[in-house]
Amino acid sequence: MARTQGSHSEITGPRIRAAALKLFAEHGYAAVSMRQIAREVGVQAGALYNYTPDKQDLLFSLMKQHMDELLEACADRVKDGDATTRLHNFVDFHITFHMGRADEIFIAYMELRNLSPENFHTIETLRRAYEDVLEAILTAGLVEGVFDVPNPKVTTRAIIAMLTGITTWYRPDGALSPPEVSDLYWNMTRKSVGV
Amino acid sequence: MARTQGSHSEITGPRIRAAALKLFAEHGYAAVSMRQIAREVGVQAGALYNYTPDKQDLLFSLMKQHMDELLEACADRVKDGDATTRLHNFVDFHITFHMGRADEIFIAYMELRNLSPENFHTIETLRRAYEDVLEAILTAGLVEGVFDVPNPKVTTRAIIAMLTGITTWYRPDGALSPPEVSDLYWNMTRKSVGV
DNA sequence: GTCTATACGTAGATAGAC
DNA sequence: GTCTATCTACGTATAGAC
Repeated sequence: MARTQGSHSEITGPRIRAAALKLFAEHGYAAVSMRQIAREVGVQAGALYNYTPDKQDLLFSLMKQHMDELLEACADRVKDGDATTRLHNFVDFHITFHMGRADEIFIAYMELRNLSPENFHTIETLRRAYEDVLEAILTAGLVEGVFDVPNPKVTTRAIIAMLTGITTWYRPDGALSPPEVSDLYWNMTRKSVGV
Repeated sequence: MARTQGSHSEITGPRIRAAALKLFAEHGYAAVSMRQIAREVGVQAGALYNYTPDKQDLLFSLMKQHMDELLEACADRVKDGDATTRLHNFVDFHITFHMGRADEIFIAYMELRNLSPENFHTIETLRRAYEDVLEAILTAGLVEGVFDVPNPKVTTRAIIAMLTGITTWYRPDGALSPPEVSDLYWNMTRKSVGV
């Protein structure tokens, strides 16, 4: 029988975050109650407040962590090589990183409007920093004379939207393997910038 | 003084739909209450139920109408010409149509998970029909030998995701005019399919 | 067709026992 | 650190007066 009293976790904090992540991605932040999250974890609703000041902060900290990890992992991946190599690495990075984090991506793109104004500003700044990574690569390619990109800002958004769209249909047990997906999208990206 | 009693509208129905559209797009279906919608319209919450059986049906009918209009307008626009012409027309149609309907698009893409299973199935079928229009154009271009598209299904999704992403940044008072945006995206699309 | 009033459930969050 | 109990507010939806 499960205990109904007392501390049963050094790991309740992470389990709350995992449950919130899953439920927010599945039903949306506004549609998920603190009681649902508590039930998923196996505690009472009041216990959640030992780990988060409120529901809003739970959402924000999930998004913040995701963006921080995204930016850090990305920077490592695209710092070396010529513009074409860096663009290829960016595309492959974006796809690979996002495939393993479907829930995080979904929340990051769908729940922006449920952030408080201050929290929105923080996340938006990080999102722009990520866009800037790609824009810098496109601009570098222009300088090198290897890309044909009339408007790097718009092209940046177009490429990221195209790549992120993968999350709406990709399934691990689907017909295409991750390398196949990466290859297909790299070829589209490559051609669209004139390489 | 505004009347507080009696019928003040042959047009309350459309106003309710307009208010719901705006509020759902702004805050999300789950975060918007019937009371908020009523306040926006200037009636009491109970009065809404003269026009919709429930909140779910309000969401569904907005999405259904949008998809019906999308499919009808699209069909007219891409039926004639060679594959390249039809692709160009599709891209321009998608961009132009979506620019004037930011709220509808937002809801159509964000609120799928808040539909009941039956309603979801209906909308999903319409969404696939729209994808099929583009996929048929890509396949026609392959047959004509003018497109280089290894995987028409994936390319279809990639192009639609790229085009739809415009709605996240385009503003009527921004730096780019609709024709400029259309031109930029047409060139990316064109190159990505090898034309 | 809209109002007021309300039924009934659940929301986020807190207090105090253990 | 978790529980139970609870506060207060608000949710959807309905009933019946006008």
